[in-house]
Amino acid sequence: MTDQHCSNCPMGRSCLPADLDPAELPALDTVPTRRLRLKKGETAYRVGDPALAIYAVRLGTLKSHVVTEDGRSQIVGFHLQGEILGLDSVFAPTHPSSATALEDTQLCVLPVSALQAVLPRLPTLRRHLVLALAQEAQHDRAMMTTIGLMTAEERLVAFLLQHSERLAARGFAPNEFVLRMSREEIGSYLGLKLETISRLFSRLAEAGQIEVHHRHIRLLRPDVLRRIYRRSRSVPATVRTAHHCAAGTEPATAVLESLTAL
Amino acid sequence: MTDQHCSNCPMGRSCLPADLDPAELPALDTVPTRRLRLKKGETAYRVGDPALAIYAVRLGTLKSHVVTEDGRSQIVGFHLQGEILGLDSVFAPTHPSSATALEDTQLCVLPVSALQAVLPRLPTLRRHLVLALAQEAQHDRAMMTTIGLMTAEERLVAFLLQHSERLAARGFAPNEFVLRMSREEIGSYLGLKLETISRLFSRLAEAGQIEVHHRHIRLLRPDVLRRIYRRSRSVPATVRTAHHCAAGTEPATAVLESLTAL
DNA sequence: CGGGAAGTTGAATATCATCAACGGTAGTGG
DNA sequence: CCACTACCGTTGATGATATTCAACTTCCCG
Repeated sequence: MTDQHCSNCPMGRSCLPADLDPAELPALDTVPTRRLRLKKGETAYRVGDPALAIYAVRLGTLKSHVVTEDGRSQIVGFHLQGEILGLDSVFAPTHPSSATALEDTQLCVLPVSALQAVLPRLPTLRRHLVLALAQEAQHDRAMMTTIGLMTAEERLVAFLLQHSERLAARGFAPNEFVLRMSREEIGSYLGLKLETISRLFSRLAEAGQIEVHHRHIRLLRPDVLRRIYRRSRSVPATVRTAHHCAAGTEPATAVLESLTAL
Repeated sequence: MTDQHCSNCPMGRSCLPADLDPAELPALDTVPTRRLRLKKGETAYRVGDPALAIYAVRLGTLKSHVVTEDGRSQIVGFHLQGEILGLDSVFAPTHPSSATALEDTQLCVLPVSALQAVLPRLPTLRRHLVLALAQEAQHDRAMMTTIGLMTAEERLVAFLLQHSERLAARGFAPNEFVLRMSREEIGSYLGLKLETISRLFSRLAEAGQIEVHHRHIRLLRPDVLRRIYRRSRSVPATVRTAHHCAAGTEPATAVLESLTAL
């Protein structure tokens, strides 16, 4: 829980500053970025906690999840290195979901009060956050149709491809990776049971489309997988990932601009 | 398609101005609100259309829906009188869904260009729109867990209660109403087939919890229904409806404020 | 090295989808 | 205004997909 600054952060540009105008770095450093270290299974916040900060994932992976009154639970999102956490509280006074580390994880805490003070001087940071918000909204919409419209196999394929793309955007190999989450967690995310996920992995492997060793996945026929995915998905991706959207490019959209305009 | 103004609109305060500071009405009237009349089945916009305007439902009901490449389709939202339409394009240059009238419908067109010009002088309108956006994001998140976590019966109960609440917020009877959508459309919205909806209506009626005559629904045991709903839902409602949130009340949230602040 | 969690696989089951037939309603045009 | 028709809705029988229950294996973590 040490106080540090983004410009001397060893993660360098893989995190928040990735999108920023270098000229704004000094201003970014005026935000006191408290570090939060979580061991596997620990939470950054829980449902109902007052939403006082948002978080940047410095290292590690987390899940956002909700629980019903009678104990059913669902994972509503996974958060990888460099992503923003806690934005689902933008429109609410308290966090609508809990955030739990899937492995040992380090977060940078961005207190809302500090953001409020500094965002006017950091247009590219604001842009980055708004983009992240856009992605989250789009993700929820996409998941809604993924769960509502797709078969179990299609859902798992969609999950693998999305995961692959997110890793690729961070510079990792797209066709070979180690999952940070259990079968149960994947199932919870996709509205399926862990046994179903296990069977589907076996089935896809037997069909020669993937290779599975525990949590180590290799996509052998990404083209075939992508065809399955494309047939069944509804909303073509429109919002670019933050990493693809360099500072100063086209405005998110006119509607958004008019809402956030002075 | 006549040009008119909000202050002499016969809908009066049931529509956009409901939340507004009366002092801002004259400024609101500088927005040219073109009228759009749709017959049942006609669309206000389709997937991929450039997002040039948002819409207020003056009269009638619409559905937002998406389609997959291989023809499956899902309804992602219904829009009642007084609600805002087209906000799902906030973060995208084109509409990610189509909007189709379920009955003869009248919309007020709010061109983005006009909004951009007038929003700085209409803080309560901007607030209204941002709240509408918040509700939509919350709705998508809730639907995601509704479809992922709930049984068919729970989903239908959730739908009926939500519908009831939305009608009540508009001053209609909460426990007796006429659905504007078919069984198939309800099913599409809930990730179920029309036969399943039909059977569930019959089953709930036989259990004495509702009364069904075609599309006329009466909730006989709203308390029982609400218990089913509460047990199975994950995210407690936090964002108030626009109608409940009078102008000048507490800020939406600190996070939001910091993002939209100058 | 031991114990517990995670994963796999099989068999039985449940839930919802599909296929099919039929009745009713509302909307259309004569 | 009535009759016709197309769509909507209901219900039953059958079937597919994913769940549940259960036994067993493997892998980590301590």
